[in-house]
Amino acid sequence: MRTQASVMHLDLDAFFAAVEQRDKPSLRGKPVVVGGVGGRGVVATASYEARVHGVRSAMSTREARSRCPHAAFLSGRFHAYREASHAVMSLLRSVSPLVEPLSLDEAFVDLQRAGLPDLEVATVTAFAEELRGRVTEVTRGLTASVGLGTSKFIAKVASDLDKPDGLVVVAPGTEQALLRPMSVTVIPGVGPATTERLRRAGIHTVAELEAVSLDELVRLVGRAHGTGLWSLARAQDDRPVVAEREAKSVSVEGTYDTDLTDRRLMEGLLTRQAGEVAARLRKHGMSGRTITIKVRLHDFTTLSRSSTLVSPTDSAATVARTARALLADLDTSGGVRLLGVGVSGLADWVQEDLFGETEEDEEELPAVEVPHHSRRTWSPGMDVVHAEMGRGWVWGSGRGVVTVRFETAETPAGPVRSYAEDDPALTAWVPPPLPDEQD
DNA sequence: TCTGGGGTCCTAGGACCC
DNA sequence: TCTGGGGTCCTAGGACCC
Repeated sequence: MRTQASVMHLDLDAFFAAVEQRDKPSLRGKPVVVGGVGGRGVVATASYEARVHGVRSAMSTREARSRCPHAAFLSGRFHAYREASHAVMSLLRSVSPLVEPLSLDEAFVDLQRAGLPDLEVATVTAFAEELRGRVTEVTRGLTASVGLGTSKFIAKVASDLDKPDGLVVVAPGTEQALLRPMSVTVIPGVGPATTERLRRAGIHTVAELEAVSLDELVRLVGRAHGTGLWSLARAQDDRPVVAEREAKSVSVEGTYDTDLTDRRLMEGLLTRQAGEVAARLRKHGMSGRTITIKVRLHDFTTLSRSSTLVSPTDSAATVARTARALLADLDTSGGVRLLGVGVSGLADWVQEDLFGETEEDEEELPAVEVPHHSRRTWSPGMDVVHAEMGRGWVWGSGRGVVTVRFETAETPAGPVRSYAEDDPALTAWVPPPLPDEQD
């Protein structure tokens, strides 16, 4: 355990909403809600003006609208958030090499590596106060709440104590006195399910948790969680600040405003998502062996199915084909509200394709040359179309020709037909935009 | 028409191997 | 014709975080 308050936690206040208010002066001082604006959207961030009306993160947008009808409801501009986040993280990294981002708006900073003359409370307090000012400068007006303590846990608790735009330093030695009267929910990892289990055992506060034996805690919540809780209840936390963490999975999912029932549509959407996952893998030079689909049914029950390949892939066609095969085993007759595709078991290399079956091969299906009429662009693996044989998806495009593969449950590798891209027999089915495309 | 999206970690059971 | 244990990998589900 550290004996000095050398761990800092920094949290940008109402981050998404604050960026919107910064960039659009007419929103300043007004309630702003950023999140999903569709029928099944939820609130990502509410400005403090909206919180006054009871709007909270993770609340359905529908409920937020009824609580605060006059708020501005925005779907979010993630490039602007990323830019502001990058400015803050760069600033933090200029101050200490040990910066651990938790999300776009939060990070831990290890002040043991910040080159301060000492780590006394007065010194780190003055340092953090100055840093908060610089965060506001580099973000052109955003504010941050900062906590300092002898561990990650204490620093995080501290940053929550004086929001927004606050600074709290928990003096070494005072941690347990601070925590004991607090609810067990201040402990990271204690969510609704654990809170309920503890409540049934008569445990509500950290002091009450501290009185429970390790064996009893393990019995209540399991081995890993129990031992973690036992330590945190005593303010024992020696988790280091870790700068670089390797990604372990990449995924894309979407919730649709109305439940899906058409399997061909679901396959088209999975294919499109697989394309996005593969593109992100390639962008980072990664590939993965395990492909997982996620399906949320109309009644919110959530299923997953996964399949592990013999070697890692970053191929859109391979991910898509595997995802569609996994969907085939599921009964979706009641309707599907969410579909997702993920790849895990990541490696930073790609297996040479030993069998010569590459994505390029699949995309270079025979196509008929016709005069070019550039009406729109068709994306292989992304666009779902209707044509005379029913619904299919675009397998290849170029030179004014669109190749469509018609697959059915009975014939997974169904017939392929080529059309001029402005052929009236061909009509696009355009899936709803994904959140990040709504910028 | 309650309940997002992108992640991490843990658990438990079965297969398989030594 | 009885009975192992440990380790690793894989799958499915769940809790949690921001």
